[in-house]
Amino acid sequence: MTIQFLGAAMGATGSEVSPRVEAKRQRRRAEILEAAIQAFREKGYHGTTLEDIAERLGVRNTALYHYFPDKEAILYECHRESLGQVMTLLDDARRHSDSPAEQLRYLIAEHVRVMTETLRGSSLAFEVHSLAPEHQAEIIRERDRYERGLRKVITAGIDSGEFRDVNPKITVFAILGAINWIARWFDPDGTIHSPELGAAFADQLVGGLT
Amino acid sequence: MTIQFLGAAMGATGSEVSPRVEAKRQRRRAEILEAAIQAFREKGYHGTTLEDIAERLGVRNTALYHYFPDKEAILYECHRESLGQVMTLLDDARRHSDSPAEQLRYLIAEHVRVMTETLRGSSLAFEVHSLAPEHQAEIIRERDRYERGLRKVITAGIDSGEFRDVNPKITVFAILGAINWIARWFDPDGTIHSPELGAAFADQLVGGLT
DNA sequence: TCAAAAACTTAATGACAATTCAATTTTTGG
DNA sequence: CCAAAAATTGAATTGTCATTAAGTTTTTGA
Repeated sequence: MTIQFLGAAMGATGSEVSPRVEAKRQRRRAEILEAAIQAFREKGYHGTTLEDIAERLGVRNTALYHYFPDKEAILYECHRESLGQVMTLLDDARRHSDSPAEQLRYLIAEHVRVMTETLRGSSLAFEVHSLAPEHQAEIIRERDRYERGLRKVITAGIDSGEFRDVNPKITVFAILGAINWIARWFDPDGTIHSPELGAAFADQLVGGLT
Repeated sequence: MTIQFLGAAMGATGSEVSPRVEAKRQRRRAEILEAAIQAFREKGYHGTTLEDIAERLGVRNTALYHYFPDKEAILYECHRESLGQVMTLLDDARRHSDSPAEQLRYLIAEHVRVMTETLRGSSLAFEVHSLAPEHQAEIIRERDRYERGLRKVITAGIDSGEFRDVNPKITVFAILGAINWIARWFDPDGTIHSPELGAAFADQLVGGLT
């Protein structure tokens, strides 16, 4: 009766279950994560009950234990999901242009898109301290990697003369603050939409560096 | 035995207790709020126990009930405190300069100062949904008033030609996001300090509007 | 079609944390 | 110094979840 949470291992050994079944399981896991992200976004991690998440899916809270060992594991996966999404942007940005200013504009606009279109990015705005110590360390390490990537773009821009001599650390905090805050006010049914928002943020936040 | 929470009413009838005693009580209330703000900032509202708050003050959690009727009341007062602090900035800014750009720079720098020097401002970054419905409505109404005040400065700047034709709503969200995010990363013992941070934010966020 | 696997359910369990209550200690002001 | 008020405490209460256990229903694939 022990459930193995193959999905969590990502590199699933997969020899035990048919790919069809495994794929279905993964889809369901994704649905749970999406419901969880929405709930966490609205009420915070501690303020959200498993009931809240299950309700959005039309099941009982205990059903979730078939997919995740506990509540913290759900939060952990939300963070991994978000980090995975934005982390790829760093490489994309390098391919997108050679100009640091253009790279930064791209990164901001795409990060905003990830935050709004798929709510996938919003976990970055969640409280990290709710994670178990080991998970917390891992997520913080990854998040730092992302922040370092952004700072590198800023530094490159300063070196190339595209940006004035700003403090990269502070600059990145301002950018991430503006973006992460989106999770607090954005309404998918509202009048503001991703492309407009991304462009506006890029204009303001990058424009202020020249 | 019923405790009256005179402090909460602010317009205390005060005829029952000596001013000396009342003043002491207010000081203690302030201490509790400060401890609570720090705890909430680190663990979030639901993630913080009354024990956490009491511990910082060297008392038992039940002692807090002498000053606040319940946990939610503490959060409520934190929000009121923060809003009170930043709300006065709107008037200060008008007195400070006639130029919208200068007003906005002032507002950003001062808001940053309030966030970092006294942690008083950080409650604005707390989750509003944890408040009781009536309190939530009041706080949101006040917060909206602050946001409107900021938008008015942006609009004035556009009209005066100091700013380009940006979307005031988005612009204010970016500014408040950057500032509120400070609560998540700022370390009072770190290398970044208020004046530098305030100036850097003002440069980047206002500079991007011209 | 049918047995095994998977998905989900209902009914406990147990912990924790907010709150209440009934003292006890400390402070205040005459 | 002393009685009343204020501050605090320890013990008891309670409700809310997360989690576990033990079925039941649904899906899968041969």
